[in-house]
Amino acid sequence: MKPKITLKHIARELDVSISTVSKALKNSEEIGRDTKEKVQAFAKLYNYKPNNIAISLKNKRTKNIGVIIPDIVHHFFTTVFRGIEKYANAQGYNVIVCVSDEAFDKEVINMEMLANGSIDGFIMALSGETQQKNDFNHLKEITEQGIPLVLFDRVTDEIQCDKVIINDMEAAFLAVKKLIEAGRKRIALVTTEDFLNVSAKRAEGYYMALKENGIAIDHGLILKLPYQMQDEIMSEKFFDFAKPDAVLCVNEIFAIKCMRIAQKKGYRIPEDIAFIGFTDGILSKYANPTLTSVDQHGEEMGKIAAQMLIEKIERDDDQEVEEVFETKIISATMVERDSTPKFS
Amino acid sequence: MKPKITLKHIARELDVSISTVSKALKNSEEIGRDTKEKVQAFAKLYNYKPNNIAISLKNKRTKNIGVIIPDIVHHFFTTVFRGIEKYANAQGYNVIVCVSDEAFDKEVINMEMLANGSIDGFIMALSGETQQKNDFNHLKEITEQGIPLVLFDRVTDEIQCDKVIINDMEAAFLAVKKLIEAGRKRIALVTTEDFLNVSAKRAEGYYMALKENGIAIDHGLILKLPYQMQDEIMSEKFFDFAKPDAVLCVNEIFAIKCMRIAQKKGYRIPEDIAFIGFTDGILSKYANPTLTSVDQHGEEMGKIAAQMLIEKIERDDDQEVEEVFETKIISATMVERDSTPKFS
DNA sequence: TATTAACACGAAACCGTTTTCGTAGACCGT
DNA sequence: ACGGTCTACGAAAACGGTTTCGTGTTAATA
Repeated sequence: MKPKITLKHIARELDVSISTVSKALKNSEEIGRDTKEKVQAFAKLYNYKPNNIAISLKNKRTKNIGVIIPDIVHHFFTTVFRGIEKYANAQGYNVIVCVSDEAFDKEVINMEMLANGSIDGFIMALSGETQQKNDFNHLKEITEQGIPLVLFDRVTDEIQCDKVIINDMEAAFLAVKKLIEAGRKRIALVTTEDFLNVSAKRAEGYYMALKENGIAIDHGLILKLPYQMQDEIMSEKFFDFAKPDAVLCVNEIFAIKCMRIAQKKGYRIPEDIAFIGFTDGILSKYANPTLTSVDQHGEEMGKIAAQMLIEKIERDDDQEVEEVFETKIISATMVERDSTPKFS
Repeated sequence: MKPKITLKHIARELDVSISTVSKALKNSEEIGRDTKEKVQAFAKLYNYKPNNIAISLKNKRTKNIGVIIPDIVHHFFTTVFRGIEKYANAQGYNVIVCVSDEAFDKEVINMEMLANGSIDGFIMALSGETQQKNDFNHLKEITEQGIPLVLFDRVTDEIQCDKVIINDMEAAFLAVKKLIEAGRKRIALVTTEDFLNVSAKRAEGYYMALKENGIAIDHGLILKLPYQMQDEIMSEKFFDFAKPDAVLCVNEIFAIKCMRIAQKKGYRIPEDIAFIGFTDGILSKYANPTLTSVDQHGEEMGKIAAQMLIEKIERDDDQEVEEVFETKIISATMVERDSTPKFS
């Protein structure tokens, strides 16, 4: 076993001072040719690499960014994560992930763990419980300490910070509009409970599209499912009573489940019922029939979040310009597949 | 903005020494009641939290573990990751993830970035390219430096370290055996190219089951697809020529794709063709028909990997017992669904 | 020859902790 | 009054770097 070598070791071995070694390795003008070469050769030979921790302590910069997401076994979040990781890595940053499990307490604990020097900034999507409780003190603390924060997807107006979201409302609006234009009359909405910010926005788009086309809102056509939905019966009844000819679902899983139920009941897709889901994930692509869905461009979202964060981190060092926060909006796009009739 | 407070600040403010503050906060016997109370009250008031980086430097322990996986938008890997993260977090560790993207160079670079003090140990699954090149010098370096390493799923015999895998061969063997017992004669195997360790093992189990049941191996029944398979044509032809009555696929996606093709060709599932996939992920559950598949128990795997790693990390501190490495084998189990006939 | 500038390097502070060791003062006993 | 023992605290080193500043040596200049 050969443990890591330090500046001190090199200095002792070569009979020079630590400062000289440090400077020689950074090719400082201050050091003579011979000494530099000697030191550099020695360092290469013993594969010297500076200790990240020591450097972090000195510069007060860790080159780590903290990512807190509600769930990791989740297509959208991992897609965003990939965007973050790619960009961050390219800029020399590492990513520390914590999973809040949709729980407020875990979110708080994780943030506190990381906020004590482990990271230079946060990227996060709020947990369901946090949105429900509407308690954002932990975020407030972070920003007050001057730690940069970027919120994505699951955001809140209560906190002043950079954000990146998609135009959920507009995307839902357009999806429903397409269905209306295709002649569908009884368009259902399958959504989660209201406290999830994004679901609310999507519902809003749904309402708007109906309204704009003079269709009355029929609450019998709206199904709210618990987030961890296993409730087959509820959905089955819904189909029997509502008899929709099109369904907009706020996520993939709901869409797939509903398609199964519709198929079981003998409806043809998309002739009798059309389906559109949100989140263009792996399920949409491989479903049978393949599912038309709204692509949230997760990777792009992650990349932009990382970009905004790193820019803020690196600007913080320089000077103290007064804070200005941005909210970037990514345009969702609809991926047409076989669960809808061909739109014009 | 109120920046982080340090021991030095408290010491200056309360007119005591830094050492006194440090000890007082740890409730040391050495410090008098009054002083302790004074210091603790002040610390609470200003929400003092020790700086992780400084502590890491001092103890030479970061309480971070590095996880390197080939892909993050991948059901199995994220499932393992969840297991790792849960256990690690419970033990006070944070997780730094790097994605190798199946590329050798990225794997090496990521390891080197993290190995310089950022983490106390690694958990990883080898990238495809690494397995192909059979070059494990980066792993060797790590272990020689005394950094604990746990390999999972995609492992190699070349490196002496802890490992956790599933009994791929046996699982494939049992799956094929079930198919044989159900009367299937022409059992196909759809796999990746050989260099992926796990695929090779699964193929081996397939061979063994055939052999044991006196069925000759028909290479016309074996289809090897490139890892990022988009090659519909290849698979279509395969079905026409091979005319299998059962198919074992080494992953979910292959299975779903093959099911689609079979359905398109008018086969009934499972009456005409049965399908079994590996990786019991979200696709298996929501496919149509639902897919019988081999559950690799990713979360359990991650938990065990984290357990082994942390144990090694914390034992390393204590004494220098001679190294002993374990390979834990997790039993895969088959989840029966609708793509296979009912097994007895 | 004396002055000075350039060169090449070392000492030391610093980042924020922890921890060992030393010691001033109070108190005890004789 | 003196030696000894606690008690309660501070000084300083250490972790592994970076960086500022000082300085001895040499060579160039007046």
